[in-house]
Amino acid sequence: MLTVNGLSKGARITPDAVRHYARIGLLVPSRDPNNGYRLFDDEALKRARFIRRAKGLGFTLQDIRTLFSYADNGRSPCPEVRAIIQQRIAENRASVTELGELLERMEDALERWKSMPDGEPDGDEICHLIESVA
Amino acid sequence: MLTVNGLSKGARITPDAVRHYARIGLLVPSRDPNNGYRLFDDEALKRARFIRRAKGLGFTLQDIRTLFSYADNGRSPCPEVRAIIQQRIAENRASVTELGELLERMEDALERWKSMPDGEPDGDEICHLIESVA
DNA sequence: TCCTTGCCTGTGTGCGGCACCCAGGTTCTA
DNA sequence: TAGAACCTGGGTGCCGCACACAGGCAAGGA
Repeated sequence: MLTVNGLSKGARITPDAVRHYARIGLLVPSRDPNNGYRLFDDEALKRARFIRRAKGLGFTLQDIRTLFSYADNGRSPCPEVRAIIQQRIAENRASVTELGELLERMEDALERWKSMPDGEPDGDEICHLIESVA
Repeated sequence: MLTVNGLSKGARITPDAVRHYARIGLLVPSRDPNNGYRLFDDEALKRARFIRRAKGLGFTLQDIRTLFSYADNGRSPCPEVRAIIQQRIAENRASVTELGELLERMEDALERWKSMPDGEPDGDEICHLIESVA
C-alpha cells in the first residue's frame, strides 16, 4: 500500500495532484486506522498512471471520470475514448488556429509600431499604438 | 451619460463584461442618485473600447490595469505596451508550440488506434488504447 | 531525551475572464 | 395598465491544480 507521496512517485505526478484526484473522487484511498493517512492499492496506482497518460493525450479529468465509470460497470471504455479524442482534436485544431491568428495580429502590431513614436499623454488617447489597431 | 447597456453597445462588449470591468475597478462609473444605476461618461467609453482593442491583441486585464495606471499618472503607457506585447508574443509562441505537439500526439494516437480493436474489460487494463501510449 | 526533518491531515484560497442565476426594483412601451 | 426590458448586488461555476495554514505523527541524530 502506498501513501500520497509513494503514489505520486510511482505514477510520476505531484502529491498535490494525487490529493486533488482523491478529493474529486478519481482516486479512492482507504485509510490507515492508526493515523488517518490515505493508502492507495495497486489498482489506484494503475488509475493514477492512466490519468497521467490520458491527460497527456488531451483528455480532461471529466473525460477520465467518464472512462472510469465505463470500466467500473464492466463496459469497455474504448469506443468512448475514440469518440472523445476526435472531439478534443477538433477543439484543439480550433484553438491552434485561433491562437495563431492572435499571434499574427500581435506580431503585425509590433512590427507596425516600430515606425511609430511613443505618444505623450494628451487627454485624448490612452495609447495611440493600441488605438491604431482596428 | 451611458448605462451599462448603452456602454456595452457603444464599446461592443457584453453587459456582463461591463459589469465585470466595473467590479474589478477597470471602469469607474458614477451613480444615478435616483435609482443607483451605473452611469458611464465618455472617458469610460474610451476606456472600454481600449480594453476591447487591447484584449484583442492579447493583453490581459492585469496588463490593461497597468497601462491605465500609467495614463492616470500622466505617463505614456507606450513603452510598457511594447514591452508587454513582446512578452505575450513569446508566451503565445510557446503555447502554440505546446498545443501543436499535443495535437500531433493526439492525431498519432488516433491513427495508430485504427488498427487496434476495442478491448474488453479484463481487470488488468483500463483501456489498452490509452495504455499503449508512452 | 530532545530536536529536527519530513512526512501526513483537512480546509480554504487563488488563478482568468467572464457567464449565468436569483430575487427584487425600475423604466419604457403599447 | 400591463408586460417587456432594463437595472441592482451578490453568489456560483468553469479548469486543474498550486500554495498556504495550522497542526499531528514518525524516524533519525546529538
